[in-house]
Amino acid sequence: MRNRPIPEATVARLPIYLRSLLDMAETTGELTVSSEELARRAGVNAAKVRKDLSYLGSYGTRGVGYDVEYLLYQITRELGLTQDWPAALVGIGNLGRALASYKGFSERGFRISALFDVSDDVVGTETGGLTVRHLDELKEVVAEDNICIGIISTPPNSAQEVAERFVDAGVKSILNFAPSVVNVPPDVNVRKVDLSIELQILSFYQQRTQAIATAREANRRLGAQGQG
Amino acid sequence: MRNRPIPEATVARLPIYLRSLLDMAETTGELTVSSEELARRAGVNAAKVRKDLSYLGSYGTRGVGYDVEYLLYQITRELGLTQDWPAALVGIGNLGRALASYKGFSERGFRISALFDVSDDVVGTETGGLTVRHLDELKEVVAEDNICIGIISTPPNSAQEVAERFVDAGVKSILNFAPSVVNVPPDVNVRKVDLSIELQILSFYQQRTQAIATAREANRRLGAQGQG
DNA sequence: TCGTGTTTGTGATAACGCTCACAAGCTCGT
DNA sequence: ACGAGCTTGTGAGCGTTATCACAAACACGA
Ligand SMILES: NC(=O)c1ccc[n+]([C@@H]2O[C@H](COP(=O)([O-])OP(=O)(O)OC[C@H]3O[C@@H](n4cnc5c(N)ncnc54)[C@H](O)[C@@H]3O)[C@@H](O)[C@H]2O)c1
Ligand SMILES: NC(=O)c1ccc[n+]([C@@H]2O[C@H](COP(=O)([O-])OP(=O)(O)OC[C@H]3O[C@@H](n4cnc5c(N)ncnc54)[C@H](O)[C@@H]3O)[C@@H](O)[C@H]2O)c1
Repeated sequence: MRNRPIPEATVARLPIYLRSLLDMAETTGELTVSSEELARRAGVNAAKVRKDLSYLGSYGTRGVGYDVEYLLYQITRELGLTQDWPAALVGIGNLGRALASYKGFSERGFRISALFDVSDDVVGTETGGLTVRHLDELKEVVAEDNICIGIISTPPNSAQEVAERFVDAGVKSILNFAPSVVNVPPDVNVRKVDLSIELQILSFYQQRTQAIATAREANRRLGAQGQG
Repeated sequence: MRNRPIPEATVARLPIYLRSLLDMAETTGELTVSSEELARRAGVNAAKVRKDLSYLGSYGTRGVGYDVEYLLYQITRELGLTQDWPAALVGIGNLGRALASYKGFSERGFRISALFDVSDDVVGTETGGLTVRHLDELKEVVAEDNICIGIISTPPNSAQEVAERFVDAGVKSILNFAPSVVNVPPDVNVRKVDLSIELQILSFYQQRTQAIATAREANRRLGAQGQG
């Protein structure tokens, strides 16, 4: 079990456990946590928590639970967050500025170390303590600052181009905020954050339950009519 | 097949097809599209496209493909996007302001129709053509404007409270940008957008490939040593 | 030392999702 | 009318993920 590769679904939950544990460590004085409690805080099933954690190793104690600090360290290590990952942000518009000045990243092991844009209105301005550079400097700066992560917050029609620049510069991990599909070589990992898609998924389920409610209402009326 | 419930995984991809089709309709003059072509644009497998679309009905023509306009309409309808969904945004900070002034939502069937905050510094100010109101007015405004979707962009420690206000006001769909788990009744649908989690997942895979590279390097050196 | 109560770690199994492969069905040219 | 060439729609098989259920392991008090 120990040396099996960690399932993707588990990897996606480790950050949630990490956050729940950090929260616990700060607010409660508890030194240990049961899978039950961690599951409650993370909003998942307790068996899932145990199975997920078992992929990292047998870090729990039966009858007791998991040592909070030790588990924190293990998850941090597994996620590769013992070091700081320098990231570059391209596209310093409304969203880009919010990201650039966001303090939450550094608490979680990330540091936005360079900003890029192409517009003369933006290049040279300062945001979140960094001066915006021209996209043409990307490759150079990536090499200098050892940047590992690229973040795209340009309009969608520029996303593919920016992604290719990142790939060319040797960046292997890309987070894309633009609502467009970007194609990259198989050794590059792209994840997307798409607000509109999330809203559309909500819309689907919302509409579905409303449709059911409407149908039920219609039924009720028909029933009343039939009886009246 | 037709009346089976649509799998979650399919629902999550419908918005991507929708976008790809809109893009096609605008840029190319093609009236039809094959599953192959749509798959390429959406960045998925062609068989997956066909199976996904088959849940909506048999809207394709064998030997030809799918009628772009008709498919656009069907997906739009299925996602409930034939109507505009009014949304309320709570927490008008850096991220909230970017969201409030984002033009992309209205193109996709959403309209942010009210902004809320609790800070005196923010309440009463204007962003994206809307005046920020106090959170205490939430329930009233939700009823008046028939608001269906709640968006949370407050700090994480306020997210649960805001979610409960939304639930109390009758909102059944919530999008949460705060990095915290919110608990709601089972008839309420919460989705989260969490940038740090996405970065942490990237970190995991990045670190993994770097670790492999390092191990290979170490091996190479040991081999050289053994031979030298 | 032993029994009781608790909690982990993990096989087993069910549910879900992805991909393949191909028959069914369409268009079009002859 | 018919065959060639495409493309859809979907059953079947397989891999992944979720959940259950329980033996193994620990703490603690008598
Ligand atoms: N603002 C939001 O709340 C929001 C919400 C959801 C999605 N998005 C998406 O995020 C992206 C950015 O949104 P925004 O509101 O910040 O847009 P914006 O127009 O305010 O900013 C875009 C920035 O990208 C720069 N840019 C354009 N082409 C570029 C290129 N090739 N290389 C480098 N920089 C380039 C522009 O100069 C501009 O500064 C968009 O794709 C948008 O759809 C934004
Ligand atoms: N800014 C980013 O780029 C970014 C990135 C990732 C995640 N986030 C998350 O998004 C959320 C908002 O981030 P931000 O940078 O805009 O923060 P911010 O501090 O700039 O803004 C938060 C706003 O919420 C308001 N607020 C606080 N408590 C409230 C309450 N109970 N009800 C209503 N409003 C309340 C504050 O008055 C403030 O205006 C945070 O949870 C943050 O972690 C932000």
